[in-house]
Amino acid sequence: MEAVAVIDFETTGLSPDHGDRATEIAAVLVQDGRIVDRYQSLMNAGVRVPPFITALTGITEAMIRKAPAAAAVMRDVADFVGERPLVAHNASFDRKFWDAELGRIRRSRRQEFACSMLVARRVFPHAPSHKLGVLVEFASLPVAGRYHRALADAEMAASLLVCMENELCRRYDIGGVSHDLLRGIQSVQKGQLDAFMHRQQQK
DNA sequence: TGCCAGGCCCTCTTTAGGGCCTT
Repeated sequence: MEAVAVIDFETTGLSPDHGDRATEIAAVLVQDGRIVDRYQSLMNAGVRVPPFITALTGITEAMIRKAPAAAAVMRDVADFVGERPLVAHNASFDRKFWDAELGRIRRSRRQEFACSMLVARRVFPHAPSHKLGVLVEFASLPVAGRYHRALADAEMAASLLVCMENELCRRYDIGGVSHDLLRGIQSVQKGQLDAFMHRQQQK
């Protein structure tokens, strides 16, 4: 199975279009059902960290001031990820910041994102919710560290991804799950996963 | 001055509105 990069950002808010910036990034490479490499760094974008964000993440302004410049971190993590397909939990959020922070160093994304939250809605439709922490508990996955820190969240999203791939292989008797199949699953209408997977098996 | 996300999903939908999820 192809290697994918599962990423997670911590940021100062919800929208790069309103001045929010990344404060931390992590990326883990997943291949053959396990994490084979990790990258994590705080990053200094020269912005203030709102108290609410410090309470949520534990990331303080003092920590950010000592961190490497955001541009250097983005160059490093983009090189680390390369052109591997990307995965994130609620990928629309991480995609916005990935594209915005890359744009600041005049680089652009070439690969697609898949979203572990949208896939989880199809694979585990009866989970109490599809927040990362709830899914980790629902699927009895290990808690990798403090929630809302980039590496812990990226590792738990990676564990969730592997868990869902195993579940799909078991449920539908398939040998593996490609990034393209994940993107297909996340676009399937509610209640239509069985029909979609049976069509895939016949191809 | 005060306000400000947004993409996607779901449904009692599509001429719309509300909820989820990320920080």
